[in-house]
Amino acid sequence: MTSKTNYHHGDLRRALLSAAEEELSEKGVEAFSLRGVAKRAGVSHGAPAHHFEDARGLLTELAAQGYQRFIDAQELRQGSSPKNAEAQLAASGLGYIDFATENPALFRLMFSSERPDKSAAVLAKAADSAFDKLVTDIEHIAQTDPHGDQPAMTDVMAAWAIAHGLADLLIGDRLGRISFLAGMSPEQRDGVLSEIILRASTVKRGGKCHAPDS
Amino acid sequence: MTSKTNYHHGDLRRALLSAAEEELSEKGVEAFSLRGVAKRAGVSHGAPAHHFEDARGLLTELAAQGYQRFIDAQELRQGSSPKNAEAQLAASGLGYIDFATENPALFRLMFSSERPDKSAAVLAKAADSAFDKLVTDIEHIAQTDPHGDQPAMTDVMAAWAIAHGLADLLIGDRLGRISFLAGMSPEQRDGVLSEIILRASTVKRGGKCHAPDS
DNA sequence: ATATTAATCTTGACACTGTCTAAATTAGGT
DNA sequence: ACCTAATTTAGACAGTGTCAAGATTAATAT
Repeated sequence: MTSKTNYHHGDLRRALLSAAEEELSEKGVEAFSLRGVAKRAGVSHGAPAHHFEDARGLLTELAAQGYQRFIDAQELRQGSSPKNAEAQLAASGLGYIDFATENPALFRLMFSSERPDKSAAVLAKAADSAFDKLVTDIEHIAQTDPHGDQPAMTDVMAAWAIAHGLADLLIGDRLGRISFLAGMSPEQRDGVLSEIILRASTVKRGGKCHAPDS
Repeated sequence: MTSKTNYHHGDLRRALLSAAEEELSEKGVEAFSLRGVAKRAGVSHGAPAHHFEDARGLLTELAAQGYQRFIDAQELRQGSSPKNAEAQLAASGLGYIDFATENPALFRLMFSSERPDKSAAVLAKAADSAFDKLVTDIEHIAQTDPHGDQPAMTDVMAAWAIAHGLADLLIGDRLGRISFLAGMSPEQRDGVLSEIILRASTVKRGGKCHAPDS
């Protein structure tokens, strides 16, 4: 329903957001340009101001949307995984990594950039949802609410750190020197990653330990 | 030995590098400005071009230097830690985290930015040194050269990921909702972090496992 | 010593960026 | 049909990185 005339695009806010995502994934966070977004949307460079206070505002909104899709990616993996708590945690971690590798620039915007306004309500709320999801996953494994249970909360921290670390190193091409990864099928790769992810959770793992050497 | 006249600073290359580090830690990677660096060094905006091809070139050099100090931070921790392989690995991880929290912007430049030229020889070499150090640490634990030993190389990956994940989440203020960390002494915090770091390595850990739930 | 060359630094220009303001255009409510 | 409010354009401004041309100094050769 785009009118033939330039004025009153009708759905510019949405158009700007999707143009911004294009710009983001093509140029990366650091080369992201608001004027570039306007060009993509076929609109003048001043137009975005009426829908977003700032470039910062647009990026904040984009990051917030990202968190929803971030959760979706985790739940997608969990949907096609065994329903025991451990497999679900591993799946969540794989979804974390999926999201990062499929949307590296957006991931960087969400986790490694200071351009979005983390104190903005939309973004803070979205990020909290993602954190809450992780807490719930651990709660299912540890059978305790991590709030007020330090060992369980430590598991939250560890699980988050290992998934995040893997994801961030992968999109930074830092794992190139770990050669055996390259020649692997996706399933094999997921197997290795799952095994690593599960190392971080301490409960329900007695039988999986290696014997002490000798 | 700065001459009284403006011309021929004498040691401008070094001065630019240290001005650049100031600019970097004050403004962050994303707001880093080459003209700002020139101002800090008390020199005109065109001067840096004679010592660095680019803004990119300057940032590449800065990142490369960063890796040396990154290794130093790890070795500093290792120097004041028990000399068994496990404690040394934990210390290395704590040093990794020290470096990140003490130089967040530089850490971001090294690991999460596309501004430095990763294919430049200086930077690639420096980054390789850091990786090699990690491989050696794991070699001491696993008693095998991880090159050609997939389980040991998986340990490398896991150890790296967990330290990197913790560091990156910490400097991104992502662990604010893990409240018990806030009220801790540095030593207690290090204890928690060490414990998490060691979860990632699979060898020599038989005795440390929790019992499987009844 | 003096002249010539090379290195260093300054200055001004260019295209680009984000944001601000004023003007033009259109939509909606009366 | 009109008036108001919302939307978009267009132009200006200060800031950015980089390029080219000049000014200044250091190093070298004669």
